[in-house]
Amino acid sequence: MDPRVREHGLASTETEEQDMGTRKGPWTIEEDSLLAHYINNHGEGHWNTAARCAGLNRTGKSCRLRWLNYLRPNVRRGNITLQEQLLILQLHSRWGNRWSKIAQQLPGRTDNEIKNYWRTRVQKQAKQLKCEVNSKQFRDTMRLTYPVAASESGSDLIDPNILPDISGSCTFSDSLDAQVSSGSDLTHSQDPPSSHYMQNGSCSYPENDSVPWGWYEHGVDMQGVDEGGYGLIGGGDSMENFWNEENIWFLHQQLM
DNA sequence: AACAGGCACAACCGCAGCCCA
DNA sequence: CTGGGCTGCGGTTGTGCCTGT
Repeated sequence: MDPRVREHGLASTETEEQDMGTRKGPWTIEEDSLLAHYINNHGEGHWNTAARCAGLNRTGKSCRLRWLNYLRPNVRRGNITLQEQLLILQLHSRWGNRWSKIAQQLPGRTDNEIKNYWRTRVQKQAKQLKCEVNSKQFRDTMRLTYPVAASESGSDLIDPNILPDISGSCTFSDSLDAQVSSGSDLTHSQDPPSSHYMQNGSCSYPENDSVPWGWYEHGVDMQGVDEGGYGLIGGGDSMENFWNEENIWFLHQQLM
């Protein structure tokens, strides 16, 4: 038996909880607190044990997901930056739906978030382009887009060995740069946590502004990028700005 | 103001691989 | 070797919010 189980024993109410069935659905403050406290004391892993010993009537899988996607320190939430968007496109073109692998290249981002982003934004734009995400047309569009990121966003963040081949040169970055709307400073902003209980201000979970993540570590001046008109891409309309109709039309022309 | 539709995101489900007794 | 438990991953679903009518 895991010594931690012995150490903590079972929650006094476990039998009752088991009778009631495992809890599902949104997490409460109390549950988050219990899980965070347990992991802070015992470390990650042993999720089933954690669920039991923390007094949570949840499955280990549920605990793991909650920790990795929400409670874990340094999790960045909301406002995927343009650089991140382009990196995701790059990595997806190489690895496909290997979300966890892609997430490893985006410090603080979770596979779940990237997966959701891809499904809600990228696939939507592929639809607007009237092509499949995996089609040659869409991939070509992405290839045309990549040099912008490589030249503008500090490509040293990305291991060259993992990048897809970028065939030929592309000179439309200026045009694209000009078309992408400038504006919102999202680089440093964070959406407030969306869970209902987080909105009452009573929770002290990481707000993540202190995340020492890669863009800064690599000396990329994200603020400057924004101010330079690169644009992002705020809140829900981030991709709408980047992938606005003009851009889509423009990319279409590049492919014709 | 009420309703409907779309969107974004959190969370669950099923499966595969790994580990260990 | 093998069977069971655990973990991680990708796909899918449920739900709340937002926007347009």
